Amino acid sequence: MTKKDSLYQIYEAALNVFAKYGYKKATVEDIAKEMGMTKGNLYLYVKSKKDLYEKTVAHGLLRWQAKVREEMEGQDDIVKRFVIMCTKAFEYLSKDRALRAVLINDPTIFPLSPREDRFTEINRASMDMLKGVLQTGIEQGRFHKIDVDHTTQFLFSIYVMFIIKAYVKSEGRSTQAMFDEGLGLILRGLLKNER
Amino acid sequence: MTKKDSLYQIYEAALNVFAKYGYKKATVEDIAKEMGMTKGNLYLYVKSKKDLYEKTVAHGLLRWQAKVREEMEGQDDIVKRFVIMCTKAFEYLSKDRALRAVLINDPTIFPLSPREDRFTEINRASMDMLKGVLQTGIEQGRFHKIDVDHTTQFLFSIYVMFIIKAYVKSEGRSTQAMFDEGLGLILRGLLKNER
DNA sequence: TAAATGAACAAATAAACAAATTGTTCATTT
DNA sequence: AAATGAACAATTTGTTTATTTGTTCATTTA
Repeated sequence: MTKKDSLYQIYEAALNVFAKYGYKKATVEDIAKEMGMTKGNLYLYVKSKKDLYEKTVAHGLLRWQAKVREEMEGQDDIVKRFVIMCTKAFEYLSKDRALRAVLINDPTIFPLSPREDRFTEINRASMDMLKGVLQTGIEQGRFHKIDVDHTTQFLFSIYVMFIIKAYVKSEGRSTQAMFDEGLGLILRGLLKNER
Repeated sequence: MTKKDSLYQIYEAALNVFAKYGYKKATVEDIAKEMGMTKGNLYLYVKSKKDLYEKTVAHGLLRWQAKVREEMEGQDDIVKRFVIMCTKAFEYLSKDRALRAVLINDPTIFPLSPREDRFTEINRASMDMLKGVLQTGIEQGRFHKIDVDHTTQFLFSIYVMFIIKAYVKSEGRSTQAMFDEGLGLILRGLLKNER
C-alpha cells in the first residue's frame, strides 16, 4: 500500500475517532487502535496529534467541497448552477455524520471571521467557486453587474452563518425555511429582469 | 432621588466598569466605588452581581434600540426607512464605546442562535420593528410579497452576523464594503420594479 | 425612618503541588 | 521497510490550602 493510501485511511479512522470523542478526549492510541496499529507506528505517518487533527479536518472539508463541485458541474444553466451550489453545499453536512460531529465539537473550524480561519486555502477555493458562478452570470447577462468580490464575501459569510445555525446550533428545522426564503430573496437581487 | 433614577445611574456606572474590566474581573466593590458607595449599599438596589450585569447590558441594548427607532421614525418613505434602520443599527456601536467593549468581552450577549439569547424580549422588539417595515413596504406595494416572518429572521441573522464581524472580530473596514454591497443586493431583492 | 456602613460569613477563585495520563521518540524486533 | 513497546517529556487531572470576592445583616448615620 502506498503512503498516500495509508494516509487516506488514517484520516478516515481519525475522523471517526475525533467525531466520537472530540479532539481533547480522543487519544493518539484510540486512533491507532481504530486502525489496528500501535501509536508508535502511527507516528511514522503523522507529525503530531494536532497536525493529524488539522489534516483530518482538511480531508473532510475537501470531500465536502468536491461533492458540491461535482453536483454543480452537472448543471449548464448558470442560474440553476448557482441554486444547486447553494443548496447542495448547505445540505451536505446532514449526510456526513462524522464531519458534522467534529464541527459541532469544534466550531472554530468554520469561523465567521476569515482571520481565525485555519483552512484558508480550502475556503478560498470555495469562494472562488462562488465567485466564478457570479462572474459567469454577469458575463451571460443574467445577473446584475454587482461588485463580485464583496458579494462573494457577503454570500460566503451568510453561508457560514447558515451552517452554524443549522448544524452547530442545531436549529435545522426553522433554519431550512429561512434558507429557502433567503435564497429566493438573494436570487431576486442578483437576477436581471430577462425579457 | 427616586429608586428608578438610582438604578439608571447604577447601570451607567456598572456599564463603564464592566466595559473596563469585563464581567469576571470587575468586582462589585469596583462598581460601588465608581458610584461612591459601598458594596453593602449597592446590594440594596441589586439582587446579585450576575443580575446587575444582565440588567446593565439590557439597559445598553435598549438605548441602542431607542436610538435606531428614533432615527428611522424621522423617515416617511418606507424604503428610505428600511435603509436608515439597517445602516443606523449597524453603525451605532461605533459610537458607544462602553457597550461595544462589553460585547467584545462577552459575545454571547448577541448570539447567532435565538435559543442562546438571554435578551429575547429586547431582540423580539427589534425584530418586530424590522417586521413592521417589511409589512408596510408590502402593503404599500413597494416590496415583493415575501414571507415576512422568515425574511425577518433571515435579515436579523445577517444583522447579528455583521455586528459580530465588525465589532467583535474587528473587521470594520472590510466589513463596511460588504455591508453596503449586501444591503444593495437585498434591497434589489425586496423592491418591486416601480413604474 | 430611609439610606448607608462595615464587619461577618459563605461561595468562588487562584495557587501550589503530587499523581496520573498521554504525546512523542527511538533502539530493537518482525 | 514497517512495526513494536519501553522510555521519557509534556500535559492534564486531582487535591489541598490560601485568598479573594459575593452576599447578608445588625448597627450607624443623615
